[in-house]
Amino acid sequence: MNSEDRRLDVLRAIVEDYVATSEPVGSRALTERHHLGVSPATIRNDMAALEEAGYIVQPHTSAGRVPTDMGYRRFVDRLAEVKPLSLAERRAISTLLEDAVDLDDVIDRAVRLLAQLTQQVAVVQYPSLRRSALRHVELVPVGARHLLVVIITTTGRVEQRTLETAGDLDEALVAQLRVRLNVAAAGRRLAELDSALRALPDEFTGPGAVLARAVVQEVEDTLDLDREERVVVAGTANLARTAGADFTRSIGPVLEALEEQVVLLRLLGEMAEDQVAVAVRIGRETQHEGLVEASIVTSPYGGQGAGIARLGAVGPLRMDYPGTMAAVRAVARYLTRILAG
Amino acid sequence: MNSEDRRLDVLRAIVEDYVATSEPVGSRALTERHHLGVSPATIRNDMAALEEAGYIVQPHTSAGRVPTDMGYRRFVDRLAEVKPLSLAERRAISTLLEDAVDLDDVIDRAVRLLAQLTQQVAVVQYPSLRRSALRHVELVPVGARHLLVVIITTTGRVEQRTLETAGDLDEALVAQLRVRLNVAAAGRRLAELDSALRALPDEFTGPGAVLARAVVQEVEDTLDLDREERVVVAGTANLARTAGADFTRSIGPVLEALEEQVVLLRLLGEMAEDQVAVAVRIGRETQHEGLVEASIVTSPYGGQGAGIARLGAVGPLRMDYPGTMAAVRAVARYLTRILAG
DNA sequence: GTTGGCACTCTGAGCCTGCGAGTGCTACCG
DNA sequence: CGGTAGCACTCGCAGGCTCAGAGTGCCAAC
Repeated sequence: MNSEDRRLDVLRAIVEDYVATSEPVGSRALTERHHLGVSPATIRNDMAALEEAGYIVQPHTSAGRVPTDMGYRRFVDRLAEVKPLSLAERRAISTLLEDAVDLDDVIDRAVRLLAQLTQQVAVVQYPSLRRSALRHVELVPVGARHLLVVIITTTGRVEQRTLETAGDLDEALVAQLRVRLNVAAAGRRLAELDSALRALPDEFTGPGAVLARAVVQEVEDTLDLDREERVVVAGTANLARTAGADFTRSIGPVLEALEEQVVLLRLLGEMAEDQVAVAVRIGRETQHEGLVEASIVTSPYGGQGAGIARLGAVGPLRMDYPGTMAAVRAVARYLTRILAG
Repeated sequence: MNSEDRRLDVLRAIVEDYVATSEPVGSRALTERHHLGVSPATIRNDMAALEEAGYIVQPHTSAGRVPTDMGYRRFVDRLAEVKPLSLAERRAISTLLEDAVDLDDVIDRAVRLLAQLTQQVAVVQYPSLRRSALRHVELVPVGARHLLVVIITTTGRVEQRTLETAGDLDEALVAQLRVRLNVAAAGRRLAELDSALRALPDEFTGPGAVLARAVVQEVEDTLDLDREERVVVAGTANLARTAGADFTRSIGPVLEALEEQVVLLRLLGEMAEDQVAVAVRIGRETQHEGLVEASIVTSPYGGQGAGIARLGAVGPLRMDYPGTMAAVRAVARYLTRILAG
């Protein structure tokens, strides 16, 4: 066996043992738990080399080694393949998700399920509007001077806004506007909406034009890319379980990050650019202060007409990466299938 | 001064000091920090009596006293009045909430605000549908065999469900059904809907009756009291701050309870029966395993046409009750005002 | 390149001890 | 009879100390 290969095997063994026991792992323990075919002394030499290369560190002089962020990264990159879930697990995912009654319910079930499977914090982003198309816009007068604008997308998502009008509403005008709006906008991707709607107000005159402009503005505002996206979170209690061991300070910063939609959305957005099926960010790679002691594993889901978004799991650096990656991938696949059906 | 009164003053002082320092408070410290007008020896006698009565305990023989659940309860019940917030705080609440664009936004802002003000976990229940009225039902054909049912209430809340139809949809029939449905249902309280809608399908014949029955069923299902309610949570990171001191085991059970809508809804429902402006549940009074080391302070908000619901704050037993109660009450009032306007 | 041996380092558990906070009791005072 | 002062007593906790055990690095030998 190539000695370079063995070193990576040693790294793999260290990561696995450390993940399992959460204690620094020494050379003797390694030879006992894995059959590497060499003696502890040899392992020690390899460990010295791995430490030199920055993959592992010792917390103090006479302790075993612990993987660094870089070590985990190497470990993850070197995983040949993600092991599949058991048949029973896959079946459970499938039936659970199929029983959902609407989009909200699907997402809710998916996020809980993922938290359960990974024993970590699960996050699921709502299907993005950016790639989905508009199905219908509904205008509902509310009292004399308020207009409720309801926007329905091909993903079954519904957004609403209330609009205060300058003058009293004319029912006939509203009806006309509704028709024109739907003719102009229905079936359009949201990204194209801007140009499709721009000319619309010009078709009306006087108060009609004012109203039309206001409604168009409102539709665009509602679909504004910043506001369109939402992430739901579940399983935060899983963080508390290993709190002392895995988070030196407190889980506070992690909880804060998870509550900030903006942070999660940025992170998910960045991970979308990785162009791999299951993306992983480890420790500082998250580029977020509160998440330096955490890792996140995500996968895209959806696609086709259903819009595209990501879901994933957040946990400690010392995470079961293969298992988490498998679960994330599996839930993403089933969710994609459900949304397409 | 009556000696019974003094004992309660002593209790109050113990609670205040313990909340401030999180350390058991002794007789000497009490006389120094509060001007009770008596010597430590007298305090000791009072403490012995308070301990006898079950209001306080000592963690171990030679330590100060700590309030029991019962002690906190007595303390809270005896608070003559809730101190108001500062003008600046009230103004901040007011302007923050007024800038909200829709119901979701109002609730979102309110829950974050409350978490911020109390430095605890804030919970806000969506305005209940039970007392609100139906404003409009919209039917939107989606493809040939799916019908999207959108239900809009007077509180501005929007619920939706997708319905799969037996045969292909007839646009004219849908339009007719929409009109009839709105005539029959609009303005009705949700509790009365059942009787208002029951006769509706009989007005139609053949496939129309089938469709009408399905739609009515769907409307009723959607508004089914179990599904109608939702609670949003913010500020969980505040739990982590004092984790070690205030939660002997871990904050895990608390986080679990907060993620379970069912638990929160039951608790809020029970607290609604207390018939007081600001209700408090302390430790075991929550009747929930995971919350034995937590307290919750809630207040109703809304009312009139806006539906009625509760909001509140969850924190450790060792909580600033007066401050939390003031903040909860203030946010409830402003929220009520915003929703009515 | 691998291995066995060995001296060395360092942490963490366990034990001890003295300090200080806080109590309860008793005798005394107004 | 309630309040006070003094005092002996209890007990947790911080700090210091030791010791065993785990783990390392290095060196000489294979």
